[in-house]
Amino acid sequence: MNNSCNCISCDLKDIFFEHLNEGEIHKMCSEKKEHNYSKGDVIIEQGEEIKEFTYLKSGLVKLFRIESDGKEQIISISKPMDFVSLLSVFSEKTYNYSVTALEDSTTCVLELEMVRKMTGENGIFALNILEKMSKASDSIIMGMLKIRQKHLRGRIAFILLYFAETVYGTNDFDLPVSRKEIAEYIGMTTENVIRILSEFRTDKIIKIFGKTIEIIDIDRLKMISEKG
Amino acid sequence: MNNSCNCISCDLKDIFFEHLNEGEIHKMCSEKKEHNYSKGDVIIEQGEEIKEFTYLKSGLVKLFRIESDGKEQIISISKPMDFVSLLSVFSEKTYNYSVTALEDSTTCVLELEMVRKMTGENGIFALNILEKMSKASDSIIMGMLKIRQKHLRGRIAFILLYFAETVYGTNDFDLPVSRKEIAEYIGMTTENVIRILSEFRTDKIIKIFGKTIEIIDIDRLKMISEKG
DNA sequence: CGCGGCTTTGATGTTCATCAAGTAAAGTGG
DNA sequence: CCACTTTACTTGATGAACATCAAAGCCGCG
Repeated sequence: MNNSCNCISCDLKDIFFEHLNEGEIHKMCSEKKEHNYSKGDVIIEQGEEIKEFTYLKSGLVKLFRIESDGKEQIISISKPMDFVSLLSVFSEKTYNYSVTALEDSTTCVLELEMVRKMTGENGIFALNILEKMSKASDSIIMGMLKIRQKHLRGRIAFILLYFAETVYGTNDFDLPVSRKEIAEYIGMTTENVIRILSEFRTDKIIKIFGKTIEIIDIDRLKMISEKG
Repeated sequence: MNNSCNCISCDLKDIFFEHLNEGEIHKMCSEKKEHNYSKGDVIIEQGEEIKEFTYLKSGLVKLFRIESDGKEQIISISKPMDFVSLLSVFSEKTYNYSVTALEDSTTCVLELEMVRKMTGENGIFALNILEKMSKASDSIIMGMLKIRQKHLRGRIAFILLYFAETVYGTNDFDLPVSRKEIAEYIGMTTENVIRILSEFRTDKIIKIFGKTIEIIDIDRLKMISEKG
């Protein structure tokens, strides 16, 4: 937790809170709270009351639901800029999903009441929040549609490319999730995630060293993601 | 098209535009346009520039995408209160989905510029829009998650219950969609939609007369929707 | 009345989940 | 730090769920 006024230099300020005047920035700064989480920590728990507005400053998180049968379904794997606790925040009293840290993460938290107040008082701020929210839910929905129409090989290719291109920006990275979590994200079984990763390895599309993945033939992976 | 100022008595006024003052209502009223669509008409076309803010006053519509392979995927089947052209409206320049009328429908349209302006000027209005948007995308996402985890029988049961309980409020209704559209909505093939409907008929769960469906054993249907 | 789209059913094969069984890795308590 | 337990990972075999292909009847519409 850290309350010093470092918002001026925060990377996210321009994106989430542009067009605030000095006074507003100062107010936000004095009231905001930063939280640090370690890999695996729970950031938001399904069922919890929504009292705060949370956005991700650094790290990587997963959004997921525990369904009535006890199974997890991952809604989204989000990095800074993608995730703000937007889903439900303005429409529900309690969270209907959980958020945990996949990597060490830092969130910045504001009282929801204060955000509502600022939304009411500052029109440009309001439009900004609308835009972020629109973007966040759009990308979740489009992502789910894309995944749904693919076969298993295509889904695995898709998620590998997601990590390589969108999350890490390199073809050589450590998976931040277990095979089981991949399965929960793209709607298949753990065994088949493993099987298809192995297939990709024997086909010399990727190399696997435990959690470490190296993409060798990215063009083929892209083709599988498109066609499959 | 109809420009007389009947907004005062519009059912949707309280929901979408509560807390407007006289002047604002009058302004909205003089600038809004109503459009009537017949079953099958295109309301919004994928790729089209987003210049307006559209909400559904009466009727039933489907939101869908045409994917690169030419196949349709239905994102949502929405009734008044559920649908406002919210997805993307505040974040994209063009629509990345289409909307067509499943039943005769009436929309009410405002210039997007005007809505943005009002959002900036009237804080409560802004919060209201945020709430609607949050609700709309939430229910789409949760719906997709629910459908994804079900087997085909469960999906068919789910959508039949959706029409019976949420859309029409009766166990005896006309399907507003073809078997093919059901398939596109819940991610399966047309043949299997038909097959499972037939199964439900032989199991005496529903009666089928072409597009007309009568649910006989709603408890069993609910059980299938839950378990399947 | 004939054409194209929607619907229906059956036969077939593929894709995928489930079950089983074993290895590796990682956390836990003495 | 080591034995122990648990959790994650891996592979194979089997059957169920589902898509695809094929063929025919039906209905609305020009």
